[in-house]
Amino acid sequence: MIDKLTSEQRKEMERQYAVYTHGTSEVIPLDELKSKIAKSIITGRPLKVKLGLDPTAPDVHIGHTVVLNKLRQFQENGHIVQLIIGDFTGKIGDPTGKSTARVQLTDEEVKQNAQTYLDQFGKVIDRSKVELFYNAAWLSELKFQDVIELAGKITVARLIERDDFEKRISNGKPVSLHEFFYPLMQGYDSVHLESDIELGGTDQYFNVLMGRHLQEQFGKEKQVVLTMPLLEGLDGVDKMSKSKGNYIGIAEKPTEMYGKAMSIPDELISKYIELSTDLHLEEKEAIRKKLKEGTIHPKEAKMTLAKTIVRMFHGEDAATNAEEQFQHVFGQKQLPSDIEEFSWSGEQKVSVPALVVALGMLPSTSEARRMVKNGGIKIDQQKVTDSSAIVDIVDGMIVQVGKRKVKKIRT
RNA sequence: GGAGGGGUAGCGAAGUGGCUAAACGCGGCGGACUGUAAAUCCGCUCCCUCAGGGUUCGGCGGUUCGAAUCCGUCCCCCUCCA
Repeated sequence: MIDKLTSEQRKEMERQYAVYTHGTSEVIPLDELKSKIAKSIITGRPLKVKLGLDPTAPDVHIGHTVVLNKLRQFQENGHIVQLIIGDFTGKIGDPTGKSTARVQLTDEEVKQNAQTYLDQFGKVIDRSKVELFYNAAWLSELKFQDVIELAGKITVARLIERDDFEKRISNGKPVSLHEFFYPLMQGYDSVHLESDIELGGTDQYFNVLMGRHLQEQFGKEKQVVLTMPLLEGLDGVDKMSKSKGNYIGIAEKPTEMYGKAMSIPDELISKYIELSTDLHLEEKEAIRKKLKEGTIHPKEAKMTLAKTIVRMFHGEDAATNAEEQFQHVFGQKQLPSDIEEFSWSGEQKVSVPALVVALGMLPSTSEARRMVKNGGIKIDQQKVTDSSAIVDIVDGMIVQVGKRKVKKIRT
């Protein structure tokens, strides 16, 4: 295929190849990626680039953008993105491990989640070059016989190679049989859709390779697999995820985003800049170098990162503003200028715990009492020391809980 | 099918009749110090309007003045054998 290219086309192929491979964790196999690109150039048919999605957690965060950025690069060269909503697994439920009581999603909910994905993805990728699929459409059509046949295409030895299975088995933790089918189902999606390329985080390594294997078994052209590095969450320990709460959501408010970005551990600054920003390569490299040499204060680098992230999703002005707010609040320990207001309609005199709960800043008065005891509640910048203190509600009163939560009362 | 081990708070893990709302560690939260970083130190961490009360130790039932701890039964998990 490649040798049929004109030198012009060859150049174009090399150019795309360089773009796609940059920043990946692994590309399997490299040469097939080249021939896929070549084929597309010759035939004029766009490549089908697949990404599978869990139908449950529709809060898109910057961890997702690592993969999304890569998808966009494909789109920019005219290729098509296949987004697959894994609603089939949602339908059969997953009685595994922690997610014991996994909620069964209704069709309506699945659709809504898919819509949320699209809306939020739209900030990074081009929605007009996306095909959306629900895998229950074909998976629920398979007969038991088909499933057995599918299962015959893989050995148990291969399956238990997967590291999390291996780990659980050697730790004496249960692995249910149906879990073996998840990679099969995901792989079958690739067979059905005849995907050319599948993207995923490195944690998807096994699953995406399964797609390749199954396509071959079914006599189809094998997909090329691209895995992207995983972005650790704000805690710097676990991968960024909604369930861990260690994420920066792309729909969050500018000041939230900025603040969250500032709270990541120093060791992660370079990685965040590399994976989650749209800065130019040279710029990224320059910051990394300075950090390493110690010629830039980590805080400075982090501010650049924070500002960039805000800018990508909210624009230049919002980014500048978020930065100012941040310095104002945390640098000079001032109150932010745009405090959320709450119109008070309760009693004129209330106890501090009751007030804080009524404002929705803490879940229970017991919790609030504890917070007072720990010195975490301020009213009009004065630390509250008595947990049963009664305050007079005044228009414009400022209530603070911890370092981050602030509200202003309006009467 | 047989033998054995086990299910304790978000997680890990003590506790084997009252002194146990349940040690300890991790995580989480608040405070101090800072750069909303790390490290360190202090406090909080089942629920509830405080004193105090309420509900907990896989489920249900029982013994007892009193049970996470004893008995019955059911459910679930693990290991080895077949």
